[in-house]
Amino acid sequence: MPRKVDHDQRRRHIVESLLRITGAQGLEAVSLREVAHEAGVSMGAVQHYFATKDEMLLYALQHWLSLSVHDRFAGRVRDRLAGAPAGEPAAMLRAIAAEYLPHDAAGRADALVAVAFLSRAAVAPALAAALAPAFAGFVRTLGTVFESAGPAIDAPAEAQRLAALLDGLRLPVLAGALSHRDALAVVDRHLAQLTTATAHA
Amino acid sequence: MPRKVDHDQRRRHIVESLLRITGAQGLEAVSLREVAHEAGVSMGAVQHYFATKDEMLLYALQHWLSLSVHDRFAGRVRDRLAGAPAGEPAAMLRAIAAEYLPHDAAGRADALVAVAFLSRAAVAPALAAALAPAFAGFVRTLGTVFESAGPAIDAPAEAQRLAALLDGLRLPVLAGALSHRDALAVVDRHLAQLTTATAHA
DNA sequence: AGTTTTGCAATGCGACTGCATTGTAACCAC
DNA sequence: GTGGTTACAATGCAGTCGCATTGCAAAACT
Repeated sequence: MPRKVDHDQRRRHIVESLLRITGAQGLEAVSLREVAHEAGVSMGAVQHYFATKDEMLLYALQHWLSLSVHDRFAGRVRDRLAGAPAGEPAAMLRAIAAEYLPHDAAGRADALVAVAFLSRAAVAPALAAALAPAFAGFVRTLGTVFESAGPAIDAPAEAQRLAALLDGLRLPVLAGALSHRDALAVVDRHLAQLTTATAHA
Repeated sequence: MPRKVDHDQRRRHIVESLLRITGAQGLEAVSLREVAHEAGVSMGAVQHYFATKDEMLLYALQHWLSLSVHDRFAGRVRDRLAGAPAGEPAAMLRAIAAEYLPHDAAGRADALVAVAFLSRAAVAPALAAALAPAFAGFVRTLGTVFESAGPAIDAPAEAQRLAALLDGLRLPVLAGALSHRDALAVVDRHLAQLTTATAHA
């Protein structure tokens, strides 16, 4: 066996360049040559690791989901909760929301990547299939937090509602039509009203 | 002056073809040739009416906003309310929501057009600028409905919250991850909880 | 009737697309 | 060192892209 290179690491390196381009200029700016250039490799190398562009896109999405969601997102939420009393559901949800809504350059890029793939998934079933479990997982995560808030709350339903709300807030924030602060205020109202309503239920 | 043709009508005819393509295959399937073919005209004709593709896209978005939102959407909501008691806020909001969430072929296409332009607006300021007032108008419309529900409700805030919720529900419905019925159930819960919470405020 | 202006159709251009092919250098097994 | 396999690099190719140019027919204006 020849030339020891870590196959998976190279693939990751390439799609991370792809994601960087997508996060800055959208998916329509992604071409094989552009990706190769951004990755600092030749086009032949890119083709060596990905047979087609679609395969590369799919791998990029999968990699982004694990990388962005599992690693970065969870870590940032944890950081945000560092000072708060552990296990407080409302604080956790707020932290998740604050992190979900883009507020810095990295968050903006991530959100841009998300909407780019989301909208393409609407016409590319392969991407939709890859995206579906990730979305379901996010809702489930929210659900477990709601569960810890007590049995008075319909956890699955509230998780779905909050997830939708966050998703709907993300784009206005991204477009600058809504500030991060204002969007978070909507979430705060939402969470506050939720506990009020259930307290009287 | 020569050759009597309705300039604006031709432009509309062309961008409607563009919107048909977008509603079926997304914005990335839109090219000058494809639009010309779909419109049943030559490429020269398309260029005669639009100097650049960007100009055509912008005009298409503006046309779609007036056509889809003002004409079709408002009309459909009115149809939905035909049998209901006039001026009942909850019923109106529910009708708007039911219509906003895609449930038939036309609604799906419209939603697809929306997400396509939305995601492109994230990297194309001209489109974002055209989209912003339309979104604000939708929120304002919701706001007036909430206002008619009585002073106990913070109308602007609730309008924003409902708009975000609907926006966040649209994509999962479009992707098939959520049925129209389930999504509407989320909205119903939302509206129900809203009146419950304010009743005790 | 002739001139001018508009509405296209046809064609072409350079850039770029994804993808295929070919060449070559590096590495390992023998 | 020879053969085989992997990792690329270079280049080519057919197709498509947005856009520019040109040409001509039809209709108003003079």
